[in-house]
Amino acid sequence: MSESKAKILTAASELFAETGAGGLSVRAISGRAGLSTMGIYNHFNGKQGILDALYIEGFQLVMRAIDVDVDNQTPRAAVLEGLSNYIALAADHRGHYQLIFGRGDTNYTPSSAAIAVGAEAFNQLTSLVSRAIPTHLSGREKREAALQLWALAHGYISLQDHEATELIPMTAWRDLILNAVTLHLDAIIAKHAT
Amino acid sequence: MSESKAKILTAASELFAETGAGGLSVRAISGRAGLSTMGIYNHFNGKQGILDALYIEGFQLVMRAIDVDVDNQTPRAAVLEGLSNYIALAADHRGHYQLIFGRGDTNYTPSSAAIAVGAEAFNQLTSLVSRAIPTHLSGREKREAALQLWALAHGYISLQDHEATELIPMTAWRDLILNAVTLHLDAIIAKHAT
DNA sequence: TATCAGACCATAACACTGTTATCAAGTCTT
DNA sequence: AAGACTTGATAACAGTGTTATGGTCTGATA
Repeated sequence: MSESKAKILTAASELFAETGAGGLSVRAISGRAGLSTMGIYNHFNGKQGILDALYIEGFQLVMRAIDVDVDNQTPRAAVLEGLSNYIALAADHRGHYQLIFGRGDTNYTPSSAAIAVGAEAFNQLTSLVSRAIPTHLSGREKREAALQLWALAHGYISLQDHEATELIPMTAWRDLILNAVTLHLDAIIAKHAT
Repeated sequence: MSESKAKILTAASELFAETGAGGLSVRAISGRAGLSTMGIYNHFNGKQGILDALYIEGFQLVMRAIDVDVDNQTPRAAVLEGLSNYIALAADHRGHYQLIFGRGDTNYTPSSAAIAVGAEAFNQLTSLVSRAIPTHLSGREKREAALQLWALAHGYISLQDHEATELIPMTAWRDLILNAVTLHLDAIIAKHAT
């Protein structure tokens, strides 16, 4: 990676963290990187390439968050720790989280390479959840269980920063989410334990 | 409401349904309505006003979807019917659904009047869910239960049209969501029944 | 060594976007 | 009748992503 390319990437990351995806313009990025606008097109595929890089970065953060220790604790505890990390990630990297879930830039659709990283993250989540549910279940059922927990956590995070719920007194969102996830995970386990 | 204002609104709604929020430009709307660009600013508050109108329309659709018959069926069945309608709404009005959840236009934040409609919809959902859980619970607990079900349904819908999960073989999303919601609702009921 | 291909960079322009300034009619009230 | 307000259009401004074009500089090849 050339020096200019690295400069562009750090400039884009900084701007992204400061202003969110809304403040990301090719002129702002190239200006901060000390290049002309064309630098974005020489080193990346225009704005598409910049957003793809940040999108991939976002899902890599997800994978890192749910990469928990599965040997020194129960599978159930491991799943809860992973989801707890996931919630923390969404709060600490709001820009990335919004980007990988379609908020961010309206006219952006991730490239197939970027999508593949997203699918990889989901597969990793599935394998984590698989450890906590009975082993005799099929792959489809394990994927469905993983999807349920993911949907619950993501739904909460999505509602959390929605304008309509900010009016409503809700303290300690983090605990709320973890309680709901725990309740649901135990329901899944109980359902298949019979 | 003047004739021109109505023309603008229908033009905006049609364009919105056809192209989504991305294709909504003030020139495209005014052109279809047979007016100049300034018509949007004379009759609405610019693009902000257009999006506010559609945002409010979206939450009114939500309220209509969860306004189910609560007298001729069990509370549990009523809640499930409401959520089933909610899922159908998200599929039938993708544009509206994306708009009220922050996808749509990046540089749009709903006005306080629009947000109030969203909060009203959430309150309505809360009162519906309240019927299905024990009556001795506090208002806070009822809101939390409603939030859990809403988060689960919305999370599923959000994941459903995510690029990464479209690669994954998942048939009959609607049934998947309803199964998960039913599982969770029963878990909530069981938790407080002791 | 000379030449040619390709990478890198900048200036300028194009086609969009939302918004504002300005002005011309029409309408309604005082 | 006159002034205020609404409704209309034309034009411009600042911003966006993208493309065309040309210049330099490096490195490989004949």
